[in-house]
Amino acid sequence: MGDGSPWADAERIVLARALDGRAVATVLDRDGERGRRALSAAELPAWVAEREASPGSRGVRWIWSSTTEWYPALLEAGVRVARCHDLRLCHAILRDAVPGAAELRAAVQWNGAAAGETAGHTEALFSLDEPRGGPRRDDVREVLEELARQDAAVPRATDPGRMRLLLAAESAGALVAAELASAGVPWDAEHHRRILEDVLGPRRGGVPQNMGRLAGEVRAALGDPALALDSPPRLLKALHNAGIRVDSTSKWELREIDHPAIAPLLEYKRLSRLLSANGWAWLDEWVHDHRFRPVYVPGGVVTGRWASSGGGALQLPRQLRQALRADPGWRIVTADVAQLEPRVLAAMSRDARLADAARGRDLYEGIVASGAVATRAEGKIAMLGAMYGATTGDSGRLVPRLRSAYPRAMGLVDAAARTGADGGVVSTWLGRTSPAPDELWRDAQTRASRPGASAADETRARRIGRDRGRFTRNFIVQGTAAEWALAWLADLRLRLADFPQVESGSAAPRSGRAFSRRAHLAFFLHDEVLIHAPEEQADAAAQAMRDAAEAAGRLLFGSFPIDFPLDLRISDSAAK
DNA sequence: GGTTGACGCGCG
DNA sequence: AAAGCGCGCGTCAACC
Repeated sequence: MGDGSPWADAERIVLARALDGRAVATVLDRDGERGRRALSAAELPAWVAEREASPGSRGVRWIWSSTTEWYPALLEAGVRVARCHDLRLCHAILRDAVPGAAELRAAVQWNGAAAGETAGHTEALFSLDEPRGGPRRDDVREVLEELARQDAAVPRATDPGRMRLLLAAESAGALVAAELASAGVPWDAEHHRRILEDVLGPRRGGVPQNMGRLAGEVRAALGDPALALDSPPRLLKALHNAGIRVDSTSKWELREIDHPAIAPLLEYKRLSRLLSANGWAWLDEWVHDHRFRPVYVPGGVVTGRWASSGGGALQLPRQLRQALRADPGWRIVTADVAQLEPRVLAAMSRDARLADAARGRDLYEGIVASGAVATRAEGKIAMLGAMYGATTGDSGRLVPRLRSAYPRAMGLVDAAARTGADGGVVSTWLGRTSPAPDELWRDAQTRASRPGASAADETRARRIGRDRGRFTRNFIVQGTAAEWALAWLADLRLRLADFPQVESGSAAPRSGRAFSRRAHLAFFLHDEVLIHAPEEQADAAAQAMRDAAEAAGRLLFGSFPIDFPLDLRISDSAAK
C-alpha cells in the first residue's frame, strides 16, 4: 500500500481454505508473498495467537473472506485479533464506490451474504458447499485474486486515504460484531419475567390476564362481544360500527378520538406488542445462561449502519432495559452520543456556526441560543426535518429558519437531495456511495420525459424524484454518522483489549473465554455503546469511551472544532 | 399447505 | 404532535 496508509507497516496474513478443509495462511509483506503454511482447525487458533502476540508482527492484519466465517472459531478458542480486512464487506463498498472498478464488479461471486449466513429469505448467490456461482469464495487463489483486485481499486477511489479508513473501520466493525456475539448481553431473565407478569398479568393457558380484561372492556364499549382485537380489518369495522371515524387502527389516529373504547384499546395494543415482541417466547428463544445473544449484521443497511437478523437487538424496548443487568461484581457502563447526526453534519459541511451551537452543550439549546428558533423542541423538530426532508407541518415550517442560520450545513443536505432527485449518486464523508436509482425512478423519469407525457406522468416523476431526494439527503448524514460510530467502536475495542485481566475469582465466565476477565463491549445501537466491566474497571472503561470518541472525531474530521459529548452512566443495569 | 405483502410498532 | 430517514419482526389476510 502507499505511504501513510494504515496498512503501510502492517504485515498481512491471508487466511483461506484448502480443499481438505485445512486453513492456508499466506504471509505477505511489501514485496509480496513471503511464506505459506497449512493448519488444521485445531492448530489455527494457537498459531494466530502467536503471530498476533509476537513483537515482530506488530500491526498484523488478518485478511479473510468474511469475519463471520473465520472469527467465531478463534474467539471460541479464546483468541482475539487486533485488525482484519473483511474481503466480502470491503468488496461491497469498493464495487460501488470506485469509478470503473470493472474487475471488482465482474467478481460477482463476492456479492451477497457470507456463506452459511443466509437463513431462508435471502437467496444465497453463493455457498461454500455448492460453488455453482463461480469459484469457491474461500479458495486460496480466489481470495488472493480478490485481494489483488481490491488493492488495485483503492488507489482509484475518489479519496484513497478516506477509503482506506472506511475499509479498516468496516472490518473492525465486523470484529466487534463477532465479539459481541461471543460475549453476549448480560440479561436477567428473572427480572424480565417479573416485568412481564407485572404488565401483562399471569398467564393462564391462553391470553395473559390483563390483556383479557382489557379486551373485554373494549368489546363492551364497542358493543361487539365477539370482536377479534388482533385483526386490524375487523377492528376497523367494529370502530366504524360504533360510530368512530378513523382510517386506520394505528395508535396515532386512535389517540385523537374521545370514546370509552379507546383507552383500553390503546392499553391492549401496548400489552399485545410487549407480549409478541419480547414476551415469554422471546425469552425462551433468545436468552440462555444469563446472556442475550442477538445476531448483528455489519454493513446490513445501505447507509452502512448495522442491521440485525434475529433477536431484535435494534428494537429492544426502553421498558426492558432494566433487565439488562451486570453479573455480580460487574457493572454496566453505557454511553450514548448526544445528537450525533447534526454534529456529523456540522463537521462534514465545515459549518462553523453549527459547530459553535454544538460545542460543549446540548446542540438544540445551542440553536435556541443562536436565535434561530424559540425553544429546544422547535430546534429539534427543525433539525430532524432538515435531515429527513420534511416539507409540511411544524417541522417543514421551521426548516427555513435553519437554512438562513446555518447555510453551509443546510446547503450540503439540500444539495444531496437535489442530486438524488435528479438520479445522481451521493457519498458519505469516507466515501460509501448511495445506490443508483432503482427501476421505479428510471421508469417514472422516462415516462415523464417522452413526447406527449401526461401531466400525471410529470407529477408522478416529480414525486418519485422527491422521494429519492429525501433518501439521499439523509444518506450522507446517517452514513457518515455510522462511520463515526464504527471509528468509535474500533478505537474503543483496542483500548479495552489492553485492560489487565482481573483475578479469576471475579471472572464472568458466561461472557466467553476472551471476555470473561476484563471489560468488554456488550451492546451497540447506532449511537450507543454498552460495556460490561468488572467493578474495578468501570471508571477506566468510561474514560476509554470518552477517549475513543475524541479519537474518532479527529480521525474523521481532523482539526475541525466539533465535539462529540457522551451521556455516560455507570450502574448495575442499563435502565435510565 | 406455504409464501407474500400490508400493517403496526419497537428502535435509532 | 405527527410527517419526514433507516431498519426488524410478529401478525393477519390474501394469494397461489
